[in-house]
Amino acid sequence: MTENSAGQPDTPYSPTNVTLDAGNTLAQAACKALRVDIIRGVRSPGERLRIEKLKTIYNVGPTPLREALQMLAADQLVLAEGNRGFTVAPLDLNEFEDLNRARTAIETAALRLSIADGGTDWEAGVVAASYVLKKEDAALLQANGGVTDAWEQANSAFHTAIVSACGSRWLLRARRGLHDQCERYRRASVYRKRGERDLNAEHQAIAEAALARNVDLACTLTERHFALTASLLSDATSRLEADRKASTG
Amino acid sequence: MTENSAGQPDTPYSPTNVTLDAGNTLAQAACKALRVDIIRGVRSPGERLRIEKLKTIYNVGPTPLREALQMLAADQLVLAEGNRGFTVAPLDLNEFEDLNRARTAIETAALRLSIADGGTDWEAGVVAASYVLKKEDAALLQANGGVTDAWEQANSAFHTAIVSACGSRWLLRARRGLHDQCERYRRASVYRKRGERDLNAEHQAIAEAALARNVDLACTLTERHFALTASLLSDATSRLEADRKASTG
DNA sequence: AATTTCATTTTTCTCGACATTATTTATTTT
DNA sequence: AAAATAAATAATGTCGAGAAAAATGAAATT
Repeated sequence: MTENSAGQPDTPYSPTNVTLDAGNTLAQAACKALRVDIIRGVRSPGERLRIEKLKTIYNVGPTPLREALQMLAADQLVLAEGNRGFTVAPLDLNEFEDLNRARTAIETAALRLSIADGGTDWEAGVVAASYVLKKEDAALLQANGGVTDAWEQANSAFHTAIVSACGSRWLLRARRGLHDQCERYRRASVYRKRGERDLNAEHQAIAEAALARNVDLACTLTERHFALTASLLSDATSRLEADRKASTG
Repeated sequence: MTENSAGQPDTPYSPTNVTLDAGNTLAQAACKALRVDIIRGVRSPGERLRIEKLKTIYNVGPTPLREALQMLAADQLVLAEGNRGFTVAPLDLNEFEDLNRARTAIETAALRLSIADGGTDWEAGVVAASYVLKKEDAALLQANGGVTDAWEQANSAFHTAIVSACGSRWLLRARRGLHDQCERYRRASVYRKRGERDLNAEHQAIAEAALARNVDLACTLTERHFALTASLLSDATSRLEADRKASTG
């Protein structure tokens, strides 16, 4: 298997296989599988998504595939330029600044509402997710650089739990879209200076502030938390850009 | 032409015709046309969107139509239930509370950022949009109930101008999606107690607070502005529900 | 040598017909 | 009347042909 400049395998995962659960179509199933693959980097940023190729990979006909790609294009995970086919939305670190600003704004807005409205069940959810994440944060210190699947899930679950009581599914939806995008950047990058960061401490502090109903502190900590991630990602700029150019073919 | 219980024509507009400008496909063009029609109520909430019917209305084949509908489903303007076809997303006033909460949160978040970052060009944009809206607000007082096309455009342009300097296209995108949804509710409803409301005063106050860089005031006024609209929409609950049931067929 | 023009090739998109599958409606049976 | 079965209807998926657009490459021009 080929490797990139950081010594990480190019495709750590194999394509998600398309399975249609009851009550939805092949197009929706293909969309789901492709979404996961794009977020996890199985389909790498900038990659051309030719129908003929995808047909053989996912065992789905052209019609549901095109529909799936159009849905993903609506979510900005895929780029659909007229008459030029589909490509995985490229990662652009200028764009990321913009993206991170949006996600921070929405996350803190949801956080405010959630802390104001959250009941005991919310508190319990936060405590539980915090507990799971604590272990994954510790495990991440042992890992050699890359973000793992289990950590991503625990991290995502933790932040979701904290904002879950905001009382607006629409807000949570908007938030999810931005988080999916951010996850792509996280997974594509490698934490070079991870030693300088104590993720566990950050997460625990956020959880504590939220449970103490200290709105302003929780928001401030979250903002810093996201900003810190962003600055570490920026460190990986050159590598990302270099890899992109290298894989143009 | 048939009329609903408020004496408004059921379909005040005719279907937008699908025209493909350079650089995009029929599917995208159909999506754009359908989006406009759904937002304006040309295709009414809950309406079944059968491919065969749409083919004759929009003069587009089944393939691009399905793709367009899937895109709109991703934006929650269309409901795609597996193997049961497509329907225009219904209007639900419980849902609207949720929706309005999300839009208020995102709007005020963008507002904060915009007021902090906005330069002279931003100020000029706000002043200009405010001027245009002033006239439309006045014209609305003469109109008998329903929100007009021109007012919607001016209103949308005004609120967009105010948040335009927030520095995040992703945030503006999330915001637009929610505004499109809200516009559907506004247009579907009729302002019954419009006499009790001075829209122009509200808008001018928001503009003034923003230009004076009074962040908290601008946000508070915007929140009230949205909440007031929401409460007036709630008044129209019974009519909306009744019309929906009447048109089931 | 660089650029433009034109024709060729390739890719993408759209259409329509048909097969398959799921859902709804009608009928029969218990 | 309720449940089970069968027919009708509608939605989805597959395929292949053809149209339209973009990319490619060769020849002509500057």
